Amino acid sequence: MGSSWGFIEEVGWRKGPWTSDEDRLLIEYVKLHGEGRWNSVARLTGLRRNGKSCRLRWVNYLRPDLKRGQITPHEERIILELHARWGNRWSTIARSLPGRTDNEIKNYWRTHFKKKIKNSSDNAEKSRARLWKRQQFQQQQQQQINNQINNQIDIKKVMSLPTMPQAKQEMTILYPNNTIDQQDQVGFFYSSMLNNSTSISQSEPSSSNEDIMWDDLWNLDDFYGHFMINTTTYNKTNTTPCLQPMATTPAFY
DNA sequence: AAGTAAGACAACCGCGGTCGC
DNA sequence: CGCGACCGCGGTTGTCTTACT
Repeated sequence: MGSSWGFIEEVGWRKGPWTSDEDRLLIEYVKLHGEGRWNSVARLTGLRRNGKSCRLRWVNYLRPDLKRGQITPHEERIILELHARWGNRWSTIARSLPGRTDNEIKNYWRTHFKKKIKNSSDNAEKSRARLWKRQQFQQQQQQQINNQINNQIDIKKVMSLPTMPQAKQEMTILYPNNTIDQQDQVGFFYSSMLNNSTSISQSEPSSSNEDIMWDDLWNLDDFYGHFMINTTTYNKTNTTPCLQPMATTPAFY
């Protein structure tokens, strides 16, 4: 390991950044022989680069029809739309953007959009965590209540049930792996990007709405949680707690 | 001014498909 | 049909530059 680029030679092949002399040799080769047969470049020009490296250099950097400069907002929108349709099929996307290479588009995507999707993903992940916490809590609570009913527990134990805020802090975050298809999040991302009327490059994925939604559900859940506890009523004649577990699961499950 | 983190981009690598022998 | 050479693709890595502390 530790092979920094530069003048690394492996089995005679040079690696790392191309020099202007190497570029010139490759350009001359293509002028004379055309594109292709990259493995013969070294033999015919004396260039100590393997065919793969030559092809890559030509396709991504030296080709005369390459468009240089920043990706335009229009191109950006095309990339977004085509990525939504094709996924990571960079060469397919590149065919719709004359002068742009798959490598360029791929790099552009990774630096400009990937992190935004990740953020969106992270938010969705957090949402899942919250959902899972809710479910765990309710299951726990339901279990406790059922046990209490079944075992005819005394009221002291009921009164020591944790309140929701405590539960929120104490509960371990456990949630299943990828219960929601990641594509859902990606789709959410695309629509938020494409529907944004302002410049795409400046827009942020509107994950906050999702967050707000889940936070609202959390609050709703708080309500249900407390409702369950607070509906602990007492049979006045009996002094034993009369628990009324929720008959149905809230609709949002 | 120096150190560091993040961004941008060029290049490499592995793998699978195609083609000619 | 099998095999090797070649090619193209997508993922990943390394380096350079810029922004920030």
